[in-house]
Amino acid sequence: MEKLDTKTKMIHAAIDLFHRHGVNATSIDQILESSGTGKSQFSHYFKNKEGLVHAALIYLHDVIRSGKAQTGYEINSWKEMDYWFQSFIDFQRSVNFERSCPIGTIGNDVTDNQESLRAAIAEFLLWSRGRLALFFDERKRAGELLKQVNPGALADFCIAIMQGGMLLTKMNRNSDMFENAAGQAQAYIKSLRVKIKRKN
Amino acid sequence: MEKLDTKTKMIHAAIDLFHRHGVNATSIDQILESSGTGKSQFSHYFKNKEGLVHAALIYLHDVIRSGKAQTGYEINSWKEMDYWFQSFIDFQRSVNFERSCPIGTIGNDVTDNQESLRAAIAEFLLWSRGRLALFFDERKRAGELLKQVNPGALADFCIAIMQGGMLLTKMNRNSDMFENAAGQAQAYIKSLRVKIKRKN
DNA sequence: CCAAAATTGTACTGTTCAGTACAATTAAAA
DNA sequence: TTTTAATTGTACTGAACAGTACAATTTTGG
Repeated sequence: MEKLDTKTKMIHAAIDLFHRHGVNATSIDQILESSGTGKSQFSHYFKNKEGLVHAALIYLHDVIRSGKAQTGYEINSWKEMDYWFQSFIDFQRSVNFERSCPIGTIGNDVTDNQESLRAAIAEFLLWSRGRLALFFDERKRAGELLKQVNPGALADFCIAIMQGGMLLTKMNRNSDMFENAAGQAQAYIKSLRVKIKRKN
Repeated sequence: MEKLDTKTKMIHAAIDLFHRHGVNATSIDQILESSGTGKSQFSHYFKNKEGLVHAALIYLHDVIRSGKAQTGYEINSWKEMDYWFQSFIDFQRSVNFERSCPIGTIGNDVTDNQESLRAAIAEFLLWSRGRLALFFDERKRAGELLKQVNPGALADFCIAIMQGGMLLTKMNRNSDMFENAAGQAQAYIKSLRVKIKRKN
């Protein structure tokens, strides 16, 4: 357990509380209390609450991009692709199915006049789409996917299932619907693969 | 434009504001102002804010169940099934891609200790799943779907795509990812259909 | 018509909120 | 050391919040 600076402690607490209760149900005072910091530091490091939300989004994006998160986007095999869905279900199980996607939760709370927040989220979505599309594109170039496959559209498909599945899991307090949906998605992807050899 | 009673006016305003800004970013006073009602009526008709949220969920469920909503669950043909996805995209376009699913938005804002709200949402999800599963089951019994098809799982798959797609649309402020995801889902469903005659 | 019930208007309570003021302290630089 | 900058503690402001009190009014039913 390394010692964190004040700003990082605030961001950690904010991410946790945003994820548990949503952005609008989390007050700055709560974040300060749970991170053991004071209000003057907050004003020093962030312009306002929206500034902290933005910093939290950047931080989340960095954690995921650098591979430190439970769910990774370093997908290099069909096995890892299959595990991609499962890792989200595992993550939700670890928090008793009480939470959805940290970024999706923030995205749902963003309103019309918070364009910088929305843009930060859209940037993350574009990045994750790119990671998945890259994998599908590589497999296609390797001749493992049918010629008519659209890697970008397939990536969007996976992300929609994942976001929707996580929301359904939170609302149902169980992962049944998500698991069914992921199973169907995996079956679809399998059906797009070129069948030559009996290999994993 | 029929004259609405005070309670219904409050529920209408609440649904609109919850949908636009989320539950936690909407105050009772805002609801009262936009519905032209007073606080004493609010206390008279609802126990507290959670009571109004619950009433809004029941109302939404009724509107959808009775077929008065833009998106219907009366699916009786493959054409209507294809249109099911499209109707959500059309709905979001009509609000400038600024909003997600009304019920999903509320569901995202529900916290641990609001079990009655969560249960009301889960009930709606179960109903919508039942509607879709019924259609798939009927088609399967009619010999139009492959024997290995699981109607319930396919219904969950559609709902996950729809919920995730709507959230992505709101976050991206465009429906590109949703349309791609829906296209893939439709292709998958098509691949499960028994091919005998060249018919719609 | 009259009494009981349902509904509404106005004012208020105590709390929590985001954001600010400003002095005190610590750290860094010259 | 000295002085400049960075950081922190405490207290406060005005607004918004959920919820309540209670009297006034309207509607309903006998």
